Amino acid sequence: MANKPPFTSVWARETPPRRGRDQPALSRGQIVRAALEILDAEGMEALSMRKLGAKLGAGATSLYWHVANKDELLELCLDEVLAEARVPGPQGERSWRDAAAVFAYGMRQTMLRHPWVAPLLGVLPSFGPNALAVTGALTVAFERAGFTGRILHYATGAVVSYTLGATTPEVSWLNMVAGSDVSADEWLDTLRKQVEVAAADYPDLLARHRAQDYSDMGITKSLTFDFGLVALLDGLEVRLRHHLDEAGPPPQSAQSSAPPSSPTEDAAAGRG
Amino acid sequence: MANKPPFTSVWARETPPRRGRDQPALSRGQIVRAALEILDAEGMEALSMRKLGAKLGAGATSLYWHVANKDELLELCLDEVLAEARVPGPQGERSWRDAAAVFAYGMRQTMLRHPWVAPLLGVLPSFGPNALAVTGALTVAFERAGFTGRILHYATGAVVSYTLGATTPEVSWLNMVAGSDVSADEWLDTLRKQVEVAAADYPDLLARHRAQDYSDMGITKSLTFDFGLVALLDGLEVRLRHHLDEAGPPPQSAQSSAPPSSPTEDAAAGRG
DNA sequence: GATATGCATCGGACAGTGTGCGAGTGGTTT
DNA sequence: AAACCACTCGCACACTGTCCGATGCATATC
Repeated sequence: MANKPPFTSVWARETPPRRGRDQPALSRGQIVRAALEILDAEGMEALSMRKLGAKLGAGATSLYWHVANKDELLELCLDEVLAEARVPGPQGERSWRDAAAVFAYGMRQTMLRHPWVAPLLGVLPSFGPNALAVTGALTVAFERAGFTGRILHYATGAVVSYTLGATTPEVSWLNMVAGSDVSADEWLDTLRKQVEVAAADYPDLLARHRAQDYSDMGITKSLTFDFGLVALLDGLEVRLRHHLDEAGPPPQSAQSSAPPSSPTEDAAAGRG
Repeated sequence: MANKPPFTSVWARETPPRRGRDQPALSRGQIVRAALEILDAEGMEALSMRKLGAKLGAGATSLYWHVANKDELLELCLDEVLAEARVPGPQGERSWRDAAAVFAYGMRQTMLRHPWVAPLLGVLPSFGPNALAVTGALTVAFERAGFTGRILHYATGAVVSYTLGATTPEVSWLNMVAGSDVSADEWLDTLRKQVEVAAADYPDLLARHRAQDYSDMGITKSLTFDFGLVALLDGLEVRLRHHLDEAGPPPQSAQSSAPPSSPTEDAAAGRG
């Protein structure tokens, strides 16, 4: 309390507008909203607590009153953005295939619109209300169609997995393009050259790579996504019928002679 | 603000010729190997350049002579660990379904054994020699089976997407358990309670959640993975037959009335 | 009115991080 | 001998997430 360095008058210091008691300057929702703005505008690595605090006209550490840590904040942001993927209307009448398509395309759209969610989805735990609602809608539709018990979760899980796995790399690609300041075409060019070098030892790979049509990446990606989704749904439909008939042995496993180990053996991997 | 112009992947640069004395103290391979040890033993966030340098008895910044930056190092590590997923034997005789299973289970095993790769796969560009070899084997088998042109890439892409999307959350789960110091069961308990709270407003969700059997997570996950994979392969098989017959219109899209937008519209999402 | 209690905010500090820069080292070539 | 080179390293910079203790302010209590 010795000396407040240079003299600053009390009056010179503008006092921040303190609001009433029941309405503190910062709120969790406000913080999340501001964080979303930064994330959408500048991407994941642009979000720092200090920056977020500054955007809200608050100190960086003030945020920690409303949010435990940065990870928790990201969890909140993730679920918040998942609200977009929710479908409001009556979904009871939809076929399970339509429901799956709604889910898959909705998720994909959301991820494309908010590229920063891709690395988070599947890595952060997703138990927020919106996440539950989205997957819940899918599950309800599948259940109504006749999927029950384990099969129900298997089937929905497969759709979720495919959607995630198909969209994540796509989004990463867009992220890179957006992150640099060169056009997508230039990017593609350098990419082709890179593969050319990397695949120099695999002539057949190289040939296929050269033959591939890399133009119109966006459309290609969309078609790829749709193709895989329909294929998966077709496969699920077969299984649904088998399941409804309640007869016949469960269809054989995917492993015949292939895998290096049993599918049930590796439950306990991890690090020491 | 990471990558300005065209983020050249490691694989694009050919290694400069060595001119000096036979072996310098540090080598790229040695660095990658040491990094892998840290990653496998302590996970992703335990890897810092200083720590890695110390492990090699070298200064932190010495590494930057052999490796452009940390991202490039991770790219190298990723591809290095993908060598495990390569199948050495003759793969020409395998059916395409077997090849797909080999790929999917091999990938899954690798990811489970090295949990840190999960967040990287699909986010980092994968053009390393091992990545190319692994997906190449899959592509070759599919091509031999009759998949050609676009369909070939669609089909392999679907398998890759599913494998990635299904395994990533599973690995994340294991990561969390391993990262904390509570047992998997305790974790599961607190998780259930969280869902209980989060899903309080959705009685049917809650009921399903209560009914679900969460024990033996590892086995459940394995069965889920297998189920989805087989379903997807079944769907692909249908498409392969259609494609071989060369007749009939391409099967209809997954979208009937559902999706919020056309599948080809959203190619240019991103940030400004 | 004076005082105590609580929520909310803030500045400073700590232990890290990745990495640019310039100096230094020892062997190879001219 | 001098120049060159591949290579290593210490320092420093800007920046990160987050803990801690001090401060203000609004209300409940005396």
